[in-house]
Amino acid sequence: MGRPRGFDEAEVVRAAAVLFAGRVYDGVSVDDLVTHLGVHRNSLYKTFGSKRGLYLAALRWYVEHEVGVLAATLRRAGDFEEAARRASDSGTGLDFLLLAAVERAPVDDEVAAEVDRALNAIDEALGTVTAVPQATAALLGLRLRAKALPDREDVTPDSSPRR
Amino acid sequence: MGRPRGFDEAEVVRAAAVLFAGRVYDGVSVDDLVTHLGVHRNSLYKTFGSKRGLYLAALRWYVEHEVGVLAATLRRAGDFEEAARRASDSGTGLDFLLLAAVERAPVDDEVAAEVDRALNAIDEALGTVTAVPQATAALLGLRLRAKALPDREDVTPDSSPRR
DNA sequence: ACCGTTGAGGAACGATCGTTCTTGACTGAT
DNA sequence: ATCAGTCAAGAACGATCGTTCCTCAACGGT
Repeated sequence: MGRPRGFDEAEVVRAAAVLFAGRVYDGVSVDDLVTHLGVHRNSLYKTFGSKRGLYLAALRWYVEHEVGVLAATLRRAGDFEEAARRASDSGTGLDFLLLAAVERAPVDDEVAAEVDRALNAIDEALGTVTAVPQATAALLGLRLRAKALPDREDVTPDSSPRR
Repeated sequence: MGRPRGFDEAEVVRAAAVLFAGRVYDGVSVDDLVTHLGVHRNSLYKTFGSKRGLYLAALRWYVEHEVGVLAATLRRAGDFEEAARRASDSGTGLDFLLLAAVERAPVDDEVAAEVDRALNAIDEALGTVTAVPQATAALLGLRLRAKALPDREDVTPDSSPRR
């Protein structure tokens, strides 16, 4: 019964994760989501309840899939150096986690729980590889630094802030 | 000439740094600033030009003062362990830097420049203390983790998000 | 004593936010 | 063929955003 959906829910969640990995929660508007995700405003609220609901769904998908893949990759590294290199090469592999940890986890317990899961997964993966204590922290710090201060040869032509 | 100011500019900048260290840039409204800083809306725009102007002033004050103090503290530590402990004890000592690096530096070159200054200062301070490579990254990662996942015995009664 | 200048006070602006409502198109089952 | 139920399309809502404007009070210089 009813009209069939014109969008793939899993694909919407995945695309949302990409958006939320690139900008702060408040920096991604519902208009942005509607435009880039190929899902209608109404369907978004029907399916996920709210912007936060979609954010949580995206975060959970990310922790379950992307972080799992990253952890497997790290496990295959020989030492911390190589693990760090692999983590950098994974591109946006840690970005969603970074943003969620810094800006949402402190004010949203459910986000904090997902962040906890992700960090534990990385801890466990790195534990099999290196004896360096706080290896996960170092990995996060490295990615943070790379994001904040990329080699600024270009001037990032697009995607200016909204206000 | 003219009516004398009813606020202390340095004090306003310092208080703004505290606010911006606690919440995301978009999470601190101009209303919040006006209410908590004891400066009038008009004076804020007259003195700092914009919300971003005040943010930059606060960040510069923070990098120059708080980070400098933190660096001196770190230099007095015996090894990385102790440096990490001192950094944690410094409370909000790294929080503003964390937020600025993750959420503003990627989209604001002037913020990125200040973040660079701060990171270099910490690098230099830690270099005199430990041979651990990426010590600064590890320090940031540790603080990030502590912020995201504090020992959640209490439920943080106040300061809920605005929307 | 007056005037030029500056800050305080607070209303008001247009834009954008997240969310909801209204309308109509499409579907499977009766 | 009809009807209940779901989704698409997009206008519209009140709230809040950063910023500006207008008016008056408080000062220094003449």
